[in-house]
Amino acid sequence: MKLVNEMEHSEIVDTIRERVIESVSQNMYLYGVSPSIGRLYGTLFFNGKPMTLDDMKEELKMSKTSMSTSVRTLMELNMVERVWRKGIRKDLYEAQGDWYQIFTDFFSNQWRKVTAMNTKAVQQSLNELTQLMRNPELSETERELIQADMDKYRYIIDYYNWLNHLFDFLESDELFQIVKKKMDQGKSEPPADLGS
Amino acid sequence: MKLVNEMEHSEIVDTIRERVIESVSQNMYLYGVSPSIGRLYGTLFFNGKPMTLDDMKEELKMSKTSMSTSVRTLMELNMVERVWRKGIRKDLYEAQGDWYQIFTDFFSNQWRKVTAMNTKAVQQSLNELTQLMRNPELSETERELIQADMDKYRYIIDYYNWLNHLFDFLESDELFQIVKKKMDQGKSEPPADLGS
DNA sequence: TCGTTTATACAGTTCAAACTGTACAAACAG
DNA sequence: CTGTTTGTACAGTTTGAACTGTATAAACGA
Repeated sequence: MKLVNEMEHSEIVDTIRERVIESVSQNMYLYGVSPSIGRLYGTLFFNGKPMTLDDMKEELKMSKTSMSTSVRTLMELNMVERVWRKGIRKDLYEAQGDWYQIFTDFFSNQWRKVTAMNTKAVQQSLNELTQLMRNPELSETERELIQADMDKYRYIIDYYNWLNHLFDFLESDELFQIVKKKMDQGKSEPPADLGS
Repeated sequence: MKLVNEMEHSEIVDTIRERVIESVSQNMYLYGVSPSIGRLYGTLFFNGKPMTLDDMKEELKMSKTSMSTSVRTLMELNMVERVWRKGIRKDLYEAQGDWYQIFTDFFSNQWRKVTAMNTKAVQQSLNELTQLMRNPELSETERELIQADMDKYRYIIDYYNWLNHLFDFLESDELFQIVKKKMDQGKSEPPADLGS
């Protein structure tokens, strides 16, 4: 009496799939999203076909409002796209399946926003200190104190500048290829042509 | 009557500094830490000298317990180090000042943990489906369904593998140098030797 | 040994994020 | 135009994270 026969095959596949979805979603907090939103992305990713808000609500047993807001969040992160199918009035959503693209977009959207804002604030502060340094009444110890801060501000600006160039590199597809090449080099086999 | 004279110079410097700390801390949520913890890091970074829990408590007007737990969080992220000074009984903490290192460590610590756990879960699922595919009773449509999931699992494993190689690259210092070089190329001036 | 100082464990409180149900607005069918 | 369907704004509730004060453990000095 094999247990496997007592359960529908599709049920087994579903159980396995849910474990993966859970795993993916639990760790999607690195993208700054809640586990529920992660689970929604996983569901969309494995469903293959686009889903309506009602499909999601049904699948995850959650409110339609939650589905609406969650899917918006995912769209802002470029992880989900709205698609159109003729004859269907409801909005349809589909998972963006290219995880390399998602990774890249994340840095472009979130990190660049941060570096831009911070650079601006630090640059502003640097200007103000430069202005202050023109004051001839400053004692030598005061000058040194201000200089220490200015050095730090310059360091921060350099750092954010470096980050932005890293993101350029990441987006350029060049980095993708270099890492791919390094993966192949890591293998012990010579790069024999084994067909696509 | 110049306003600048009505305020101590050090006060002005402090005000400017606080703006920068606020800016840095507000955006440190990308590392998954709360604004308060970010502010603590910023305070330590600009203070230069190591601080005790009581110093921090005084500076940020928060409870000593918060300082204790926050500083632990920062240490786990390799953003703060405990240091020793002879003659001082209290624990001293100092900001890790190398932001490139912090960036790199973040991926090593957080992202690698995630990729390792997920890869394991997905590999397990892949094995189970492989096992299931041996069942001769499966219909053709069932096989196709399972195959679709298996393809996705393989894709995920490839992706995490690629990420890990990217992190290797990042840690190797090689990527750091390449991006540095690209920054210089971006400048319009030829690479004339302008001294250190 | 005892008294003192410092860091943290723990329980309680506060506050913000996540989620739900309802009520409304926009789009469409007739 | 009226009735229907779909998505979202909003208010209320629940849950968990952040923070505090107190109590305790660990380290040290005498």
